[in-house]
Amino acid sequence: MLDARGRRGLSSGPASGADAGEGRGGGRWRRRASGRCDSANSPSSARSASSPYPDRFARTHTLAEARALGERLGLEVGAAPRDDAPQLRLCGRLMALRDMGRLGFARLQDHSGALQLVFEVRALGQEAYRRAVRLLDVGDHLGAQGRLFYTRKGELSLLVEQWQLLSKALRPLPEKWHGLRDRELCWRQRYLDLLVNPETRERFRRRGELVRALRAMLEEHGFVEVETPVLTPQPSGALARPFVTHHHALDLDVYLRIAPETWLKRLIVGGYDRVYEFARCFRNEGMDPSHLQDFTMLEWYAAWWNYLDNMEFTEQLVRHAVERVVGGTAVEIRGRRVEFGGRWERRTLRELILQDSGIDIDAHADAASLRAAIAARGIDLEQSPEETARLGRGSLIDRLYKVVSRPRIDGPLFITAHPADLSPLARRSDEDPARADRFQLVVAGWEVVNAYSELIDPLDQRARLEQQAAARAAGDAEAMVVEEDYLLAMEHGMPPVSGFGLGIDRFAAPAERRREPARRGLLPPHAPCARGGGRAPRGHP
RNA sequence: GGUUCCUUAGCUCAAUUGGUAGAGCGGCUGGCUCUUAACCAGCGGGUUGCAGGUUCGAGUCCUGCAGGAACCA
Repeated sequence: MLDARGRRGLSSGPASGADAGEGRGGGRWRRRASGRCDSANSPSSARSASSPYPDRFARTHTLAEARALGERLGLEVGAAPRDDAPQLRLCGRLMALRDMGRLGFARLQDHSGALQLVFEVRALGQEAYRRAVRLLDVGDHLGAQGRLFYTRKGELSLLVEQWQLLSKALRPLPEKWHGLRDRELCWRQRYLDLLVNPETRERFRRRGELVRALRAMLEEHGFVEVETPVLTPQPSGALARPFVTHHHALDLDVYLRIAPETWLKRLIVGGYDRVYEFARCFRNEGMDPSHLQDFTMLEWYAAWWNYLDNMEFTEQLVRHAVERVVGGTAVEIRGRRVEFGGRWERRTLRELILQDSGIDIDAHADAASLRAAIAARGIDLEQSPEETARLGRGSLIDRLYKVVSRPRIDGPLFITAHPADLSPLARRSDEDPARADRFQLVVAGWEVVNAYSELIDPLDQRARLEQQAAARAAGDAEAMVVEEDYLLAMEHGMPPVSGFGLGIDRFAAPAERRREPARRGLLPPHAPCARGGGRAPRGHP
């Protein structure tokens, strides 16, 4: 016997009532999940009807299809179902139930939509009617057979002639007025969020559509979808702290990938022209509205392209995806209107910082000089002076940009010419070796795309990874390590190539039209047991 | 990582200065043939996140822990 707490119908009524057996509720589904039921009312076989958890239901229409059919039939409002109207078999979850004594209304919901069911004594008979409204609860899955009609109030409904319980819910759905508001429960019990909050369903539907739109266009352009390792012997491809785990068979610590980059570039060495991967990546860093520990990154690599070719393609592809998902090019993101149509603006990092702070980074060849210029203008880098003192010139520029420029950008804006030492895998600019041939796409204050002409010179690559490894040894947990296996691949010859990375969860923000959508995935990670101690989290057994 | 705030019934929330833990919804019982958050009458429902402390007395004050939120990094 289950714990009575939280289980409907198990509340300890008067002792005499509980003892009254069949007459007062014993042996019913409502009281006992495994209760029996006769099949007189069931449109299905006696075998499956005898269980509150049957194995299937043969439906004739989804609820959206039933609604469309009903609208085509030209039924008269308030009239009883016509004898020649088709018998429909519908199923879904019961989301509302209103018993009027001899007439009852229920709302059935499925993936496609919702439809009202009407239970009526005239159609079912007194006994069957009573059984239906007594046995059924909001939250139950139900199959129903009957004909469509319009109620006197004008709502398209199915007049139920036969019905079958398809799955008994032992726990009630969230409160019907306010729904499920507790953010934690929305994440821990996402199924409830999806069930009662249509905007949550819409949000993840759009995300799926975005992925499909991107994939379709990449395939059209000759990109090949591949999968690369998630468990890797070394973290690589980004500046981030990894998750560590242990490989028992090899007795080796392995890392969950922080980016698929070097693996995809190995495939370019292997002769693929264009590859892409929707790569689940993991970064062991703090969670905030724009960072998830577990997120999906789309990366692609195109041989023979440089970053400028890539920028052209990115503009086309992102515009196309936005049009597909939101049906237009203007999108409101985090309270800002962003126009994806037309030609996107392109600015160098230097221009941007000069405009927003008056500082020309090119006039400051080292960190000390730049630091002095920042201090002279009284710019608050929003971090401790010790932290500021530790930053090299590249990191200082990055920090300055993040404070003075990035929050003000509506975008879509391409930013180019980043310091090379912030991009250890990017090609140096021919005009200025201190800069990388790189671009970022900023939308509503967030970087959503990072791309560059890839560094294909194995000697330069080795030097720059060694520089990173030194920073790592000096205590920078996000710095890269020397990835010999990748250098080995590169030493065999990598063609000119440009790569692209897009955080899907972040980019889905516009598609989802929400203010803080990047925060959580469909089934987000969370601590195993909330509200510590001996008690289970709310809503958990 | 830092600061502030939050955690009370299945859900959404109350509870005066530290003095008997409540309401609505959901559940249960009864009534009702056009409801849409149905309505009417009645009844159950609690280890106040966890562990300590102060006090005659703690949902309330203090300490620690866990989880969550906002802002900052």
